[in-house]
Amino acid sequence: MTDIPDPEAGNGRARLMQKGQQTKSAIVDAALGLATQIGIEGLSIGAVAEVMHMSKSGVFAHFGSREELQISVVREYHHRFELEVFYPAMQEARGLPRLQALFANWMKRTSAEIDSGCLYISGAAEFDDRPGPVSDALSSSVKTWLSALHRCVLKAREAGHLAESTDAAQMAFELHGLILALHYEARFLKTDKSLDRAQRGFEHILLRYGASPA
Amino acid sequence: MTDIPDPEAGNGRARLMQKGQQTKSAIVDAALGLATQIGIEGLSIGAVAEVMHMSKSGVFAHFGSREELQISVVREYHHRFELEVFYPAMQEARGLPRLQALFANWMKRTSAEIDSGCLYISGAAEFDDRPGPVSDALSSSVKTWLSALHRCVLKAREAGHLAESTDAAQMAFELHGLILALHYEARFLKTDKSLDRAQRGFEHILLRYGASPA
DNA sequence: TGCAAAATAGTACGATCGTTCTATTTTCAA
DNA sequence: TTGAAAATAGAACGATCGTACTATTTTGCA
Repeated sequence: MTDIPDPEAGNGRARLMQKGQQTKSAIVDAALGLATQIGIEGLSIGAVAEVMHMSKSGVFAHFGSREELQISVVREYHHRFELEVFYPAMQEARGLPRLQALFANWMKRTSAEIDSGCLYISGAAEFDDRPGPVSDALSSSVKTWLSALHRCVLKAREAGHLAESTDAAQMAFELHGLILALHYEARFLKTDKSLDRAQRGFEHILLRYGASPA
Repeated sequence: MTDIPDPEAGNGRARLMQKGQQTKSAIVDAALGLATQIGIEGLSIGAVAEVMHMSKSGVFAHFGSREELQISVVREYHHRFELEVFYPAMQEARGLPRLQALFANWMKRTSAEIDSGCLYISGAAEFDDRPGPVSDALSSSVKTWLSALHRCVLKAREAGHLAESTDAAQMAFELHGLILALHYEARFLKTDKSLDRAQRGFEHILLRYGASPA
């Protein structure tokens, strides 16, 4: 995946991070933790400052605006998602194995987020009619991920692991639905066995699209 | 469905509504309109008052707290959902036709809400780790609806319209996922053709569970 | 080691929030 | 039509918010 430029990337990591950068990273860390609980919109500089044992203005100075802090949080989330879900799956053989790994990692992360909250899902609800830079950062991050998923389905079909008639976008849509239902029912409704439901839903979808054991 | 007690119900509708009740209804109406756009948590008494051309205290007096206003909004949403989705489907023949009507109405409402927002979805994200009376009202309303859906699947199986092996809860989970994906991709990502995707996903699920044309 | 620059703290401002209290107006039945 | 009750308004409260400005401390290279 990648996309979403990282302003800190490639600027001579040979030299250690300056103090300011270290603090900034720590702030983004803390802010991300808060944001997954109370939402990106709920993020307040005061709350972050308290967690960090810093003054409001000390935190503020690193970002220049609350909006910039929010965007940094979205970027950090994107980065972690990539690290946990995408890259590990790329180690698997192209085609069905990779698709299975992708979905398994996605499900695993979503389960872990039943306690902490998923920014891509809560953020969508918060920003779905509140346009602006934060909404843009969020939606472009999600789109990057979904199109990576879409590409993976395409490759699996090309590899002959899925039926030739497979509509990749349709299949990706149905997979997305399973994750959303898992998150909704497990996190909000506290329904147990949701993870099982998502897993079985995945198997049903594989069957429908004629998955052949790779 | 029903559940969720309506305090205003059955108290002699023969007599016309008093002025106060009329105003209260109008306030809830306006508040619901606001809540679907900016969220239940985002609801502020000041904003509602402005829409109503009333003073803050005038609005406040009807509810006694912001929380009570939020709960009234959830109840009103529940009521409308029932009216639009549930009751019309009950006119269809029990079994598969009713299930199809239920899902069709649900999809139709969700599509309409691509502009206005769905309280059950945005609310879940807002309250998924913020326990309290509002969260309780919301989740009990959602649970009422989902269990009505579940019952409908059961009946369809009993009627022989679905395979005997059908796991009703599993099927309901997958249907829920389609609606969530429809809402997410159409409303937040502005993906077109999402309605088609949901419709085709529904047909796929029917096939899997061995739907026989009723 | 010293000194400019970077990082952080402190304070204050205007806005908005939910809520309380008190006044005023409107409603509706006797 | 009158008068008590209901409905609404208005002003003020303490709290929290993002941000601007100024002062102080800390950092890290020359």
